[in-house]
Amino acid sequence: MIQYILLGFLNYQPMTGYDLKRTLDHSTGHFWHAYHSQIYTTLRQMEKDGLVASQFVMGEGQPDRRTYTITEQGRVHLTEWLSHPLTEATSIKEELLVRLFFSGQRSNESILAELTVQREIHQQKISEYRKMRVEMEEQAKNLPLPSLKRDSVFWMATLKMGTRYEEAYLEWLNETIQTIQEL
Amino acid sequence: MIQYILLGFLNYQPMTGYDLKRTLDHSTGHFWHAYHSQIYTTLRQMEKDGLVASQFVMGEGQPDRRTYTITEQGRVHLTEWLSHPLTEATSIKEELLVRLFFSGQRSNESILAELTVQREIHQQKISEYRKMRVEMEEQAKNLPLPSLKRDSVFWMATLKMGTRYEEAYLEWLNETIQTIQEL
DNA sequence: CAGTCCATGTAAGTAGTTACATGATTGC
DNA sequence: GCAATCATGTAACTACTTACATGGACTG
Repeated sequence: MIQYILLGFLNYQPMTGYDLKRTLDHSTGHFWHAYHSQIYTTLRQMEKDGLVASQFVMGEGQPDRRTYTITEQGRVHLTEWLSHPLTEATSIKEELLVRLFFSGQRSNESILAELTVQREIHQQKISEYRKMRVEMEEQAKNLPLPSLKRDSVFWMATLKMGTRYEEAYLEWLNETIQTIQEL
Repeated sequence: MIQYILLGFLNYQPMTGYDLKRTLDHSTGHFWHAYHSQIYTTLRQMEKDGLVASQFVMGEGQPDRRTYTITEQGRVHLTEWLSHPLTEATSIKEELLVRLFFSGQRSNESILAELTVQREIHQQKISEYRKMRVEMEEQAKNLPLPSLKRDSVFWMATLKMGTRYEEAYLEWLNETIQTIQEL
């Protein structure tokens, strides 16, 4: 999957592994995450496969940079992938739910403490996403390329899903905390 | 993670790999999934580590079965894990959002077709979970062991999160479908 | 002068997926 | 006779995480 994300971003403009890592953190962080080690190794592999090409620039004063550019083959690969629709639901892996499921022997205090910490974390995420949304709406008004206007609709849509998810999570946490307090 | 799930179930009663696979599919399917290959190999590893013990029974007529039992060390391991609360949010990996994020060059029809299929899938999940909920409430009334009454509260809570998630997803899909139709 | 940011990589390990492999019983 | 269910395993691969490793520039 990370391969398609990297291709997707390189399809907008050439970037280094470092740039890609930052971009990922700031724009797809709410639905996909990757460590820099995976990004660098995947880029190397993609270059071998002819999906991207790199050029190394020795920095004078600044650090050296290896800039990756998408190839024609890379564009085809990305377009091909996008043209085959997903026909399944992505499966969820939620550690907190695993823990809660098997919490029968734990004390209410222990569980409530954990859920309360989680509530803070998810509250934090909601306000992050709200901030991101405002920034994105601001950016959408004065885009460098008007061709990105359509793209920004989809970026916004994914952010909305992130927000909805966090809101649902928070509501559930509140409900569950209350249920346990009443036990 | 799968290791703790297996321990969690074996903490209720001895089971075979096959039983565990089915139990997982039916009760934790909405927040964790595993293939039988992973379950069998993990059980073997756990036996080496002394967390479970197995006994092999040649089936006469029926297939052979290897039944796993949790050890005292296994119980300690599980309890230990549960006692250290999660202090981070589990990161999300949603393939559909990746696809949508990079869909700027796709046609509206193509995207709408994909989202419509997803809507059906998630609608399906919601009705599955509603059915599971009714069954679970039924079971909770006449539990074999009254000691499981407390556990069933937590099982129900995880199912509620599953339902909330699917409902949020569905609402978002409807909103997004509408947005794209208006483009 | 300590911490953060910029910048790139490798190595080793864990987790998860897909494919291969087998074989009996039960129900339609 | 064919499909589904019961039942257990291995092999190969892909994906992801954690740790190790380096070093200059800028900021307070």
